[in-house]
Amino acid sequence: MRRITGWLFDVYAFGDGVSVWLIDAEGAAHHLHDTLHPTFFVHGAPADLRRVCEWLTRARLPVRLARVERYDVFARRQMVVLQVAVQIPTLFATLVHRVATTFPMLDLFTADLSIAQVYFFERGVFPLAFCEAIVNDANLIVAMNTNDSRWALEYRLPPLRVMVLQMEGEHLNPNHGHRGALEITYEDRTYGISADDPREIIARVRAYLERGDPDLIITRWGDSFILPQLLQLARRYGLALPFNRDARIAPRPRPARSYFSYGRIIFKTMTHTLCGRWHIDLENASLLDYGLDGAFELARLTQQPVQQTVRTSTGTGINAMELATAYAHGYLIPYRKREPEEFKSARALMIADKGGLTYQPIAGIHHDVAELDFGSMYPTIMARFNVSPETIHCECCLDSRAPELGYSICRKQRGVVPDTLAPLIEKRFAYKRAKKDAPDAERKEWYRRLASAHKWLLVTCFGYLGYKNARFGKIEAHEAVTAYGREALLRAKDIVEQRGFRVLHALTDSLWIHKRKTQDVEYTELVAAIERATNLPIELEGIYKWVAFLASRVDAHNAVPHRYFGATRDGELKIRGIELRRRDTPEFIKQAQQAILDELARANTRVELIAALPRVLQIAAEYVDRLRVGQVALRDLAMTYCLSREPSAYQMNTLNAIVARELAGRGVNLQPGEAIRYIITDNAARVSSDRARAAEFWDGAWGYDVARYTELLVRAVETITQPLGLDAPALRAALACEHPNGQPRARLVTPIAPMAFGPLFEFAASKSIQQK
DNA sequence: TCCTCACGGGG
DNA sequence: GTGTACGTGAGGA
Repeated sequence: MRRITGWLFDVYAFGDGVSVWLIDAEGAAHHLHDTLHPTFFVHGAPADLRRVCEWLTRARLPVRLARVERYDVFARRQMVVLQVAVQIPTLFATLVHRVATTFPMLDLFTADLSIAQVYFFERGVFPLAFCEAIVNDANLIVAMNTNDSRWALEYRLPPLRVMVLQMEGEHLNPNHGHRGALEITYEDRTYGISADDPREIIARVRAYLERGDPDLIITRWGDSFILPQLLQLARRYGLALPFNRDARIAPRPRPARSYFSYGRIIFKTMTHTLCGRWHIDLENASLLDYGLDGAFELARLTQQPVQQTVRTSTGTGINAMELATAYAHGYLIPYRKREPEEFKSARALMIADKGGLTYQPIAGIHHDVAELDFGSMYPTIMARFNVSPETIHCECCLDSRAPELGYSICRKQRGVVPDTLAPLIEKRFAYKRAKKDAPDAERKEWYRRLASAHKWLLVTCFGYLGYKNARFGKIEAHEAVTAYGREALLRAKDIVEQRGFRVLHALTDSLWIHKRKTQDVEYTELVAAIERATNLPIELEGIYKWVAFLASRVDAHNAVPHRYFGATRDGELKIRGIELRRRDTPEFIKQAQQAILDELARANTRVELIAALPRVLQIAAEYVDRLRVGQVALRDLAMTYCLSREPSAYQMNTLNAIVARELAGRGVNLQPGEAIRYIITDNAARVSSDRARAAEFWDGAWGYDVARYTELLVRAVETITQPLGLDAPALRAALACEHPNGQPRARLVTPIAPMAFGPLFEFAASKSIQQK
């Protein structure tokens, strides 16, 4: 018997059990084994259940059968079900599938959890949990204990050996034609790998993998290009390439797929996840603004393996947490609903119409404006008013009803969704507090990342509630939440106005208000009064020195609700909806807009804002100059767009379509949902293929269209200066730019700037934590 | 002027 | 392994 303490690193099914990897405090990886009997349940007519039993027994499948009672959350009663305990984890999914297809008349429960999830649930552990394993001489786990908790605010992470694998040069898509030598970085040194003989390349990658033995391989385009290419070469020459630390398992890629989400097509490339090691492809990971530290927190919380966590949405994370809640209660978990896509009913459309409240702001610049926000409004509503798919339309609580709609909501039994959310809201709040009191900047940043990871979980949980195919989704629950939200905002608006404030703008969970000569204590009283009236927490988000609500570009008399920017008293900028916030704005334009806003953030009064205009023009002029002398790098000029359809399906001859067709013509297989990057080379060119060039096939010789980029810059500057009285024609005059119409030909400039590397990844904060 | 196309919010 | 619907702006036809 041995005792091993360390962080739970990886879990997967293998042989007749599961493989479990721990990493200890010295950084050593331990490969252990455990048994697991994942269990699913079957419900149906007694005769059908007997047939399943006979079928399973006759086929001599490795299962233990029992008749048990379990609680069905949706039916809200105990049910007699057949329990099928699968003795060999690798057979679990296959068996479930065979039962489901052979006996379509039966209902399956708790049947589509991953083996890793079941293992975590059964052993009371989670990814990166610090635990203790007692193992026998065959490395079989006899007992597993942990004092670590998913709800622990402070925790240590294992010392990870990291290797970086990428192609030299700009991080352009190799699948779209970018080529560069392979680079491997570990222990602070970078090795270029170029050889004429592919066998030589494989041998060197293999040597580095064996020598470095990394826990974590970070790549760019590793999922879709580097790993598949290397593995294919290795296969062709019959060489072993130990990406998997578990040498018994050959790398098994999962194919690319497209799906419809958020009103558009999303494309996911193929993935290469590893066994006994992690692979994170930065080009195929959603680390948003929380980085690896946030991803580790999400893996711990949602009990999904790290490699899955970074490759899936936070919506999946919330779903996983809801499953964990249901599992812990011993509830039957409904098998994945797979209803085919259907057209929205008229009713569903009406509901959508009544989401959050949206006001039309008073356009222009306002001074001394307070913003009040209901923090995490929708999740808090779900938690506080017990809104969950199985608590809505409750028959035992007819006197407890959601506003407007009158749906009854159970008061006696806590719903799965509120039960999942309550501790999550609590933990996020704790991290926000910790961030405020952090002893140093590094620590503050670590808390910020963790709070941010939580934010994304909470934001998506509401959408999931309205998602037809979600296990814990129901449209009426979704409606009830927005109804509570509207009621709260309206009450808040009344209270604010009663106290003599003018509401300048209101949006779902926020109010922008103003009153002459307000004392700060009035805000404190206001917040308290609103909280009393709504039973929801509201905060003074900040007091703006000035804030601009933008007029519509189509109709200058109308303000639009989602485009505004402003500076608070502590000099912080809040920016929504404008170019700076958009994915498809070139980096160069974003930088210019940011620089101008930073300048304006220093102004405190109307007079100071106007006085800042010459400096704003100066900044704009500098950016125009940089464009003219060709000092802007490819990375800053690239236009990035997601394609919504096949290249040939475009009706309009937009730059997107032109570049998509260019790439397709070069043999690139572009999928709807995939992103393309390009440089505008000559926007006015008669031959459309000359107008823009895919970034992967652009070099200095092509130059870029100065006039076009200048025009984009002028528009972005106008967004900021228009409320101050400087519109595009005035800007063009001031900056000596020609008007885009009536312009003969764009002047082309060849850039001279070298293209440097940006930082690869951020890992500093978690490193420092583990050293403490 | 209409249509096509892509994007954001949330904290 | 997948949150929805709508409003906004840019630009081609």
